[in-house]
Amino acid sequence: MFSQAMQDYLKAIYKLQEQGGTVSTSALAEAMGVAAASATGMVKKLAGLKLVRHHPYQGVVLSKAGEKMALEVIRHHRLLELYLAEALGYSWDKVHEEAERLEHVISEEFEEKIFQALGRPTHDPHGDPIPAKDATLVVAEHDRLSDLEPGATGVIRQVSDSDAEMLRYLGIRGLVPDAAVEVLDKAPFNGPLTVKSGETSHVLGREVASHIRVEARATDDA
Amino acid sequence: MFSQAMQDYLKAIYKLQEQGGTVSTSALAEAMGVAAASATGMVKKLAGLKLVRHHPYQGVVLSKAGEKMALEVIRHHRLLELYLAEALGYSWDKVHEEAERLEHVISEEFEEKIFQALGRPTHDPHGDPIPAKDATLVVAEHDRLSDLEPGATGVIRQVSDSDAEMLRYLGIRGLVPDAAVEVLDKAPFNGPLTVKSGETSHVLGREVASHIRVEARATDDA
DNA sequence: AGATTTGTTTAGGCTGTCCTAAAATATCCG
DNA sequence: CGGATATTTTAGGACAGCCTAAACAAATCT
Ligand SMILES: [Mn+2]
Ligand SMILES: [Mn+2]
Ligand SMILES: [Mn+2]
Ligand SMILES: [Mn+2]
Repeated sequence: MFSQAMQDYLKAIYKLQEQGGTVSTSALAEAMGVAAASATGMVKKLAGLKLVRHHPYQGVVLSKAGEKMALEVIRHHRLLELYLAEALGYSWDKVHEEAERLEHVISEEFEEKIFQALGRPTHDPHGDPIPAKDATLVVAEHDRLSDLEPGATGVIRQVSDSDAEMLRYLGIRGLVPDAAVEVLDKAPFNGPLTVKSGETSHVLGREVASHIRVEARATDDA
Repeated sequence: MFSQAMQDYLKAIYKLQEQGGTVSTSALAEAMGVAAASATGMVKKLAGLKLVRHHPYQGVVLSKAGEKMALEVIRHHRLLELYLAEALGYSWDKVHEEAERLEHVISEEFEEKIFQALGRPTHDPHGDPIPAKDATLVVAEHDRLSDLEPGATGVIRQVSDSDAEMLRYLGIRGLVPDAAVEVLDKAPFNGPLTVKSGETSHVLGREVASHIRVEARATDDA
């Protein structure tokens, strides 16, 4: 099988690729928290195994096989996150860390068992889609809450899971996937947004708002 | 923290110690599936960390700290085995392998969550006691089924979890912890035992019977 | 274009865990 | 007891994954 390190690199390449074509070694090194030279080394190894294509000094791209591996790991990760939240009562800001370690060691049987126990879910607690067993992933592009204009309404579909602190902040305020929101105000000069959710309204900085993806309802400015 | 390899060595030393005083490096190597030289190397490292005491050419013993570490890992292992069986519907012959990998990566929070979800259990699916959080272990010595004489009755308390094949064999026949058994016959020359459990009687070889621990009820030969 | 800055790769090392082969020690047995 | 045998340790290496420093290539600026 592939080592934990290799799995993590493939996952990181996948995520960087999502945000823009080929991936530079320095971006990869940054994401993995290692020196650039270490990333180059691993990339060469992965290229030898045909999991990525490496064009020296240009960047890396996952091969079909590499992408499949990456999605397999991501499937484990997201199923685990959901399982930890639903079955074990983890708060959604803690699931990521635990899933990060578990994703590499669970068997296919474990994966299948929790998949069934959860009722064949399609999204993790942060709204990210769970890749199917055949490494198929349905990506839905939603608007950043920070891009909506005052008056716009919609439903939160996804929240970036990169910052536990932020997740806690948003969780307390009920700003979680499936919550309905309405933009009341948007201050100029990159100022904060005032957002109503349920009966309460919240003032959110642009930065935070940009990490929330919303499915906008067509504004009826009748 | 301690590496996975170190944890596995400590656990192996613990189990070998249970069966008889100090542990030889070759026994340890055998248990770990590594060359004798590798075991010596790890023992020296563990000794440097005061987790074991090593008397060259004589053997190893766990220190108090080493025993604590070992029991911590064993607690993880047994809680996981029980959780996999109870919560995820694993068959009892498959839990060991999965727990073997998970035991090293779960957090203390995960441990606590499954401990509570299981209702603070005291024994794993094979009847082995689960060490308490403070690394306390209540060991109960029971008789081997193979040592009982015809007419003896009792309750199965523990089954060796070392052989998945055997667990499947016994599971099918209902010879699991808490099952009541009665020895009907014991053939001479290390021959098989005939054991009644429920309405059925089973013929078990000595080898298998020696892996089943029974709490004998006082025979009333009135 | 040529020079400088920035990003990437190569070279050489370190650590952890494993290996085989050789040396050291303990045990066993006549 | 003393030599043969079995066990254990030491020596020397491999491999994975990381590091820093130096060499190299690409992009950028003048
Ligand atoms: Mn899988
Ligand atoms: Mn997530
Ligand atoms: Mn623990
Ligand atoms: Mn067990």
